[in-house]
Amino acid sequence: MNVISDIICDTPEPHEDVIEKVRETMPDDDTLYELADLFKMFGDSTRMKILFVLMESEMCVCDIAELLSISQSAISHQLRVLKQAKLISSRREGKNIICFLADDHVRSIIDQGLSHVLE
Amino acid sequence: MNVISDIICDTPEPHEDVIEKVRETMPDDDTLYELADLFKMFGDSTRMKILFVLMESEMCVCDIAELLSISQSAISHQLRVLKQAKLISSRREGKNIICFLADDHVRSIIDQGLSHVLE
DNA sequence: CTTTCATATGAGCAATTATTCATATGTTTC
DNA sequence: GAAACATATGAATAATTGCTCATATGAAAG
Repeated sequence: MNVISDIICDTPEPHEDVIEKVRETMPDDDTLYELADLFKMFGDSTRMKILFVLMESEMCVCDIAELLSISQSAISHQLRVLKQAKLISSRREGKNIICFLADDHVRSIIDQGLSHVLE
Repeated sequence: MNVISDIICDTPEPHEDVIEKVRETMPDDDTLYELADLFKMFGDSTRMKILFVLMESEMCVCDIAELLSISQSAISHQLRVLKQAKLISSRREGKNIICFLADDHVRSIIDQGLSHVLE
């Protein structure tokens, strides 16, 4: 006996209960979009590199750019995106803007991803 | 005393040690791209919905499409992407193709993301 | 207050991507 | 084998996105 549901196709038996269960446990649409938007932040290698750097140490913008060999402008644009997502934050220190992780979930999310990729 | 490094900008003191530490702990480029590609899978709401459904129960393609009110073609295209990423797998059962999660990391990654979004 | 340094920002462009539409493939049923 | 059904796929399109280049902002140093 399988657990396949029958909504529109001719599977042996209908399983409205499974459908109902799925419908109930699905987060609402807003949450789903928020969730996808969050993961979008990790879905670009430049942002991923920035986050890896900041996982080790807070750092000013130009040092991040230099360390990663990516243009200052590109870094700045991505930092803005990451700030909007509230994953990083910054403070001024003299002429420099120091960036740092604003959320501990960043570490655990990346770690989960890493353990998938590295196995 | 701060931990800010000095690569190209005029911060009080050079911190080559921090730079070195970051350079050492950064995964190689291939891993970084793989990691970003993995998270890209979670960065689209359609794929996120599909994964949520499959976290509850395996299900055939047309039921997923019906349940999510997304066209069969769109679902099929995204299923292909998810299969290529080895996040889901499928088997034939009569006329239907049954899809199911192929990786337990999916759950833990999404859970980490959810706990960020829901707080 | 002018210059310099660090960062931000906007426009423009190229690349990527998610969807739709039409159609192909493959399985079952009659 | 023909018809019906479930799924896959390719081309075309629209939207999103990440980068570059030029320039603006804003703090600091002289």
